[in-house]
Amino acid sequence: MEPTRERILFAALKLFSEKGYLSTSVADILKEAGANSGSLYHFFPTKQDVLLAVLEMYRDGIYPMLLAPAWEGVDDPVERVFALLNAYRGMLKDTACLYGCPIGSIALELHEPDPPVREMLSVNFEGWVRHVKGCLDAAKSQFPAGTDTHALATFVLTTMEGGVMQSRTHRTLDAFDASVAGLRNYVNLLQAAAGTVAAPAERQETGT
Amino acid sequence: MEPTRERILFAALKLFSEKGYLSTSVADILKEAGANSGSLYHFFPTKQDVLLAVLEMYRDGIYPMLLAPAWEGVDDPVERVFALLNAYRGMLKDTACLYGCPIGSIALELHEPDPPVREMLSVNFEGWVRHVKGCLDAAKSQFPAGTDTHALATFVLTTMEGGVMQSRTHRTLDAFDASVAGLRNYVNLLQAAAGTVAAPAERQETGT
DNA sequence: CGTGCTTACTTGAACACTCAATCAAGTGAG
DNA sequence: CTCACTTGATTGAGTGTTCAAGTAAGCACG
Repeated sequence: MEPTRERILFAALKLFSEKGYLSTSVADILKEAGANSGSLYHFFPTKQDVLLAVLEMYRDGIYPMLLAPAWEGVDDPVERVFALLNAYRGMLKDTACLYGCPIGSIALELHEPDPPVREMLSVNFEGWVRHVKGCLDAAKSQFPAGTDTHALATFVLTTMEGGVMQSRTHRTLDAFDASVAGLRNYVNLLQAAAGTVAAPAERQETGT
Repeated sequence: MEPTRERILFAALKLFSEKGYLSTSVADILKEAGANSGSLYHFFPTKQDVLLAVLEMYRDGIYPMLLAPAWEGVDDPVERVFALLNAYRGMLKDTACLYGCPIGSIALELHEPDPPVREMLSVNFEGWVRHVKGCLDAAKSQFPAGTDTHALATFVLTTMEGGVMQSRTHRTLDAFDASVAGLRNYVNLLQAAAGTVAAPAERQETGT
């Protein structure tokens, strides 16, 4: 049996992604972990600190737990981006569109400006974007010169999160698939434009 | 002084979008509305029914409260799409990236399959997409023949929701702007391809 | 006009319950 | 003897919801 601290952490990891942070009570975590409240509060000052520790696990686990399996046997950097998106599709599919991206769920669940938690969510998003940007940079020659790969990687995360949100709401993969198809088509057009045109419109000011 | 039922509804509308549904207690609503619990439960059987009524307000208010002001003085259908996105940008900016799209927040907040609520969220998303699709259909000649405008409208919503999520998390408009810039560039490329190519890749199967 | 009755709504205390968090007492290895 | 860790009952604030009692407007009947 694993040590108590880890049992609590994995229990929280599971429950937070299944029921969200607010809807998961400390008692739920204790039951799932087979621990007592005193033990939890021995390791973590508050429930929020459990969440922070879970978010650290996500931050550290993004490569070994998510990217490595998704990228197995996929070498082309652009295909890796879509393999990653496909991994999320698999999660949606396997859970009947119930669970998508836990980070995104928690991000929209917290409305109070909760500095440390928001910071960890930010770090998680940044890590995800950085890895995708890595793929895009590896394929930079396929895109028009001057393409902002960080902005494009951000757009990839946007596509994933926005698609997951709608698919979870409609309980259908349609919205997710339509979003990824849109992104794919965009990438195709960028690649097609790579040789012919100089650079696409960069960051565009959209308003006052 | 407005009738009690409306005061409760507007109070809930405000608090749900500020603090979310779960974090708003019935007592909060009553205080904000200046009403007593008995009055609330006279009009609404449960707290969830208050949420349903609020979501109906959103569904009915999308044109008069959101689209009409955003589209004032904007005639070009494609520009209307980006004017709508710009309206969300304004909301983010005015609230220091605290509040974005209330529907999206509530959608990710509720993890239990809560059929009536999820249905209303679905309806809200569908209404939004339908209006955007209306714009895209009006500009259909600018896009490659056979373009799936519903899928593209879904992708627009994806861009908005995904961008809002990240901007709220990072407390910066950067991610939202990068996402909208990506979408804009995609639309530009579609328009450029309209005359030359037949049709872009349609809905693309991404899974197993 | 006035009296009795119905109905719509308000009042706010009370209810049963859950919540995160605490703490005194205990365990067992080094 | 120490100290990291466990136990689980307990705390008290907060939760959604209920309810008996009360208010006031409207209507019918004489």
